[in-house]
Amino acid sequence: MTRPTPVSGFPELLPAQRNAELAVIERLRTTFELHGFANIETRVAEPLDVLLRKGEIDKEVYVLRRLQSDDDASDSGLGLHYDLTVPFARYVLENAGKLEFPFRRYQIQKAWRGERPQEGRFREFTQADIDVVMKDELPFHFDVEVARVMAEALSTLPLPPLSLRVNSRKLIEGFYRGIGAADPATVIRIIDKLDKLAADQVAAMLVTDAALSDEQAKQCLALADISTPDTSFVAQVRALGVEHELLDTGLAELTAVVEGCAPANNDRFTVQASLSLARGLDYYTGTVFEIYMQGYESIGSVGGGGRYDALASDGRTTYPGVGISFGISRTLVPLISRGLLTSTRSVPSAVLVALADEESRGASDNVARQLRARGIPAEVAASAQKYGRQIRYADRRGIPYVWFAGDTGHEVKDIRSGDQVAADPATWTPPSEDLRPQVTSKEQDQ
RNA sequence: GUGGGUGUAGCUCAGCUGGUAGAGCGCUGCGUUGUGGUCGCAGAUGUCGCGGGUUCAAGUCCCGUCACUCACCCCA
Repeated sequence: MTRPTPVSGFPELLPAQRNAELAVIERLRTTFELHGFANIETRVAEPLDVLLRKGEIDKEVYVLRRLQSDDDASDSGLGLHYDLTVPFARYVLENAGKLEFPFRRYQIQKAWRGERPQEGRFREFTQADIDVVMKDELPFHFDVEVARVMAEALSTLPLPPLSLRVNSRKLIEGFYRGIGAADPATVIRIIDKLDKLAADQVAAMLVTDAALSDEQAKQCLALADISTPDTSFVAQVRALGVEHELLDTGLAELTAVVEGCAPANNDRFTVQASLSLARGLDYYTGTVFEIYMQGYESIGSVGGGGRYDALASDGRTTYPGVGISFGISRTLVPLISRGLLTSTRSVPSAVLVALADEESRGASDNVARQLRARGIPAEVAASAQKYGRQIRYADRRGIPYVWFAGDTGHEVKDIRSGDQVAADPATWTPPSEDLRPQVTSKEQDQ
């Protein structure tokens, strides 16, 4: 059989790289759980009518079909989910009677989209979602909470600096109403194109498509120009002299979110009030989020979300929600493929117990057993090759220590420094940073 | 879906107007006789993506096809 080739859009990692991904997932999980978010996993397949709701037909859904199906034209009516929000909404409705509200959950799973792959854009990818969902009415402070939890989680990741950009649809809609725009939704849709089109093109569209005057269009662009890492955006908006009740609400809410995230600001994470942020999806009703990675703006946002006052509805009860999703594959794979993110070893083993000869395998197994009993990952050499070979075996896998159980006693060698010292398998412990593989993150070359 | 680019050793790639397939890294062995890495020496490895055509002769030219990749679109 000829060597298989990769399938475009279905990234696979080598063990050391996968270890880095797992470390990122672990940090996200830890933070989410510290804040009391419960984990769930939803099935990968959903009925097509669930997936295609809201006219999201352009999502390129992968459909399930049995190979041995009698009628080769028929599918199962099931498709793979293309995000975690739609399955979550369905899950909430299905289990509404068994869930406690407000329901705070996180979900880290794969999703599939049949689109043409590109850098940071895959057909199979992992994302991490947190959402809070409530019955009937969801208090605003959950917007702040969700932002703060994600901000804290992102600020711990060993990645290039991430920024959480935040805006409020209430703020911009109130502003547009305040200047007399008849159709704020259209203005939002056009403003959202600012990152792709030049400002004067957007201004022209505002005049032709949203029926604004040149002066009104200029005001909209002035608003979109405001972007601050703190709450100083309030004064800048006020300086534009527009008055509207909804604008006041939006300003207050956005202030609360930015202040709520401020404690998480560090050299790897910043929150940013970005008044150009709109998000094209029309079901967002208040706070909106997008996440960007510094130096990787070309791959677009690496996460996003917001508030939707009707996440789910069974006709009788409406379930509003607010959430953010972080694209793990989108963020990590570009770094990994550039060699900027991996980990210190390809195996968990911290110690390779050398093997003097086959007769002493029992003795070496015994050393490994004692180490493992104390939580130190250890493996025994596969064969009794020359010690040089056994050390090389460890070196190539990044295993930092080789243990020798000789006639004269036990010795352990740190193969990075070459230091070899007498040691007792019942008590010897490596430094904590050597216990597990460590993520190694390099800066991108300029 | 539309348009461009690229397929040669495990990896990164060179190979001119057609003439017996190369480099670096990696790999294997030896020096070093049971303590690796450095260094030195020696060695192995290819259906030149696949199919067809032109030609005395094709990695090279032509046609087709597949895969990968980039951009548009959209988004995590």
